[in-house]
Amino acid sequence: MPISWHKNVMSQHDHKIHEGDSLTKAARERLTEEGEQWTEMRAAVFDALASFGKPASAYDIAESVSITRGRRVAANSVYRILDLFVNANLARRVESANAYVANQHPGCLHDCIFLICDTCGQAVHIDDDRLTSGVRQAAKGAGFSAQRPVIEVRGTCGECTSD
Amino acid sequence: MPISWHKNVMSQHDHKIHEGDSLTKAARERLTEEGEQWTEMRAAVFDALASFGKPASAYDIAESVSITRGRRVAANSVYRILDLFVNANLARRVESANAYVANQHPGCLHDCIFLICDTCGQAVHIDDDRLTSGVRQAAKGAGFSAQRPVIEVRGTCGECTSD
DNA sequence: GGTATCATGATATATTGTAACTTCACTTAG
DNA sequence: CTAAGTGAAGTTACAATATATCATGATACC
Repeated sequence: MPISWHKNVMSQHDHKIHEGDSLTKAARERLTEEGEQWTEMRAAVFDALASFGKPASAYDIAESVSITRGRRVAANSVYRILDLFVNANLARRVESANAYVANQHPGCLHDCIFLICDTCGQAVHIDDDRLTSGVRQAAKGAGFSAQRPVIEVRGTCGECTSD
Repeated sequence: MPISWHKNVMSQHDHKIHEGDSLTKAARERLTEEGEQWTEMRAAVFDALASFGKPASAYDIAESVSITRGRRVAANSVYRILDLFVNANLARRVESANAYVANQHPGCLHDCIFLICDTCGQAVHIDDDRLTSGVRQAAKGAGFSAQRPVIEVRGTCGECTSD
């Protein structure tokens, strides 16, 4: 069961980063804790999402799942499941890309920061509680009660810069 | 000519905040500096955007302009103009709302932070160079060259909270 | 005035997202 | 065991957002 450890920028805490089966297992546990079922369909969607490697649109997922399951799956169903995942913290929506990524540590709740490469489409997820809490505070200072900070940086990743 | 002054959070510099005719004038100047024309159509789109009062979709603008100009304006024309505006820093795109807002100080280039109320749809724009540069630095630390930070906070504004 | 260039119009189509209702599988009370 | 209830997924339809292409009109510049 592959588990690696990831020390975040501020070292405020460490995370289990799950991969492959371990991630799927963590996701299933998380979802069932919420009182939701872990159906074959949901497993397939999560699998497609987790193995996609970069932010995937609902339609990307629908296509992928259609293939692996051998029959047509409507985008509509995928949306329902993705919404469920986002609410249960199994997945995140990348607003600036109209796409979704699997959350690699479904157990812990975070404001997160995405770096999205406009060249290769890859997204990396970083945690920096100092920054995110700064944003929340700034919002509060403006009389705003922050529910969901969206922090995404469009740019070019190291790989694509060096090419 | 109504001009007010806005001291930002970090007091790193002040902005002219333009309104009404003054804003339109500033926008026109900015666009012509870029070597672009200030046409009636563009003026009408800018006007609609600036007077909308909250983030407006391209289709909202198209409808509004259709009315004021007395004839059907297609969304695609509006998209073209909005793209132009965004590139020239006359407008900003609110990613998490698929919508646009007029930039109240077209003269100066900023990473900006939007607070979007999920209840009333209002968006307020704050500048906090400490935060935005923090985000850029974090991206840089991950080998990323940041082109365009997107920082948006979904939540509830003071008005809607007190109701 | 003629022509090159840019702005807009018109039309079509792609992509993303919701809604309403139906069907299916499973559970549980009777 | 059967019928009613429940939640998941399917089906269909459509709304909202976004882009592409080619035609037409306006403007600028010679």
